[in-house]
Amino acid sequence: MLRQNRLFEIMQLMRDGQTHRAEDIASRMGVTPRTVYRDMDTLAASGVPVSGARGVGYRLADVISLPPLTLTDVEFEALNLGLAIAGEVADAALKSAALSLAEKIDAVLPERITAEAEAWKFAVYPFADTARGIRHIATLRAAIKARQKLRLTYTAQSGTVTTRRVRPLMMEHLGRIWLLTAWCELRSDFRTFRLDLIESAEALPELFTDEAGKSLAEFQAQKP
Amino acid sequence: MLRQNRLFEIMQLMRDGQTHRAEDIASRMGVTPRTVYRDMDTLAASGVPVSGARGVGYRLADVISLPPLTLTDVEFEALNLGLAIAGEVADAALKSAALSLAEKIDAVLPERITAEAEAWKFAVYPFADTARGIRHIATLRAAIKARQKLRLTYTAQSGTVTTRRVRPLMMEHLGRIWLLTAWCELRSDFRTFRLDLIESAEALPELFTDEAGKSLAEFQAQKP
DNA sequence: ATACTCCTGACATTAACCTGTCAGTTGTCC
DNA sequence: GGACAACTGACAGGTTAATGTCAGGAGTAT
Repeated sequence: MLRQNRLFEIMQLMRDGQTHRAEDIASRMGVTPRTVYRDMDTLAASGVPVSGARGVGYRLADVISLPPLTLTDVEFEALNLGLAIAGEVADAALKSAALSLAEKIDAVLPERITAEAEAWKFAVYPFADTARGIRHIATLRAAIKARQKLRLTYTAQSGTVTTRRVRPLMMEHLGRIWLLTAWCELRSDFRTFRLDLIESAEALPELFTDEAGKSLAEFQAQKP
Repeated sequence: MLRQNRLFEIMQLMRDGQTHRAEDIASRMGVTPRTVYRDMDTLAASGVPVSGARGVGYRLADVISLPPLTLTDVEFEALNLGLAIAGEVADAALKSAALSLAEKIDAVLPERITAEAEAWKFAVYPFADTARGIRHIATLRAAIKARQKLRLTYTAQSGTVTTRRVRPLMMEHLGRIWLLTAWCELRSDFRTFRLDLIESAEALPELFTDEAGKSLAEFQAQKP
């Protein structure tokens, strides 16, 4: 077994977030624990957040590995711009992730390129206070991810204000308008809400699972 | 010399955009041309845009190399979010760069992770049509980069509309307001313009170089 | 057509990397 | 304190990767 392959397989094995003993990994990979210790050193040296506690075992934070990438100047600019924007407008978790990733990239680049990236930290786009629809994004994002029901206060274009309990399924854009697709319990049907017309979005304690007639797959199957 | 180091040095050597013969690179690196051919194969296989023409030599498009990176899930999310936003709001060059970089990343990731990244293409933030100050960003960005003078039509908060010829130096944000710092020829001094109050921004054919009293470094030196 | 330079395959040799073994140390958990 | 398991260094031997050499071919520019 090639070492590179083994390092990758060790990472896949440990993605479950559980603790793994070097002994068990070793027998799985057909090597000795000493080799596993070396592999862990190598993974850690290359930035993989793997940690080992004596008497306990090894644990790996959730990670995604990107192999070497080659970017054109303008791709690099897009990358820095995108991270700067995310660092400005996203919820707290995404903000700090964008910052930490930017730092990670800075750390691996030569000085000259880092200086160029630095310039973009002062030239990002004005979004946070002028984009009417974004104030609920963090809540919506979290609810979609967690499959958590929401209570929405929604102002239809006629001016009617309603309150809805929904299963949030997906966010998307249509041209320049941004939409939340959800299963709406008031209407017992799929509904698509414009984010700029949502007055409030409150996460409820109830979670949902896919249910006949109410899932995203079914919504998408009925589209023309 | 370690091969990895040599590959990196070959890329640095070729960053000048000139054509290089394998023979010259070889003697510089202390190897044979056959090894340089192999190195070029390896660089190309890893995505470096290097091309060789028989009878001519090798040439390299401008690139920035990122070594292997390890990202947490949420960093990966921030990356995809940032690229999706940049792909939505930036000028044509940055848009296509964001897209091509996203594709590059997709290409190197296992299927499962790619599917997660795909979901974000439908869940990005609404900025383009609601952010008052951004419509000139592309022009401003290009002018700063190219050191090109601009003609601005500016509405002061009093309502007075003026036309200015400026040397654009820097964009930045102050709290939630976005600003362009420039040397203004109407006032013969540095001025800072709010982007949301710029009516129009037109690039002029004149370029500028740093001139005593008018450069960004001097503006920053006079700040308290 | 000629000069030039990239291009590729094959093989023997060289260089670099990796592994298992062994011994000893250290920290966590109960 | 004892069981457990990570941790580290050193060395001999094994494995993999890389290189130079040689031969032959192909495309560009003049």
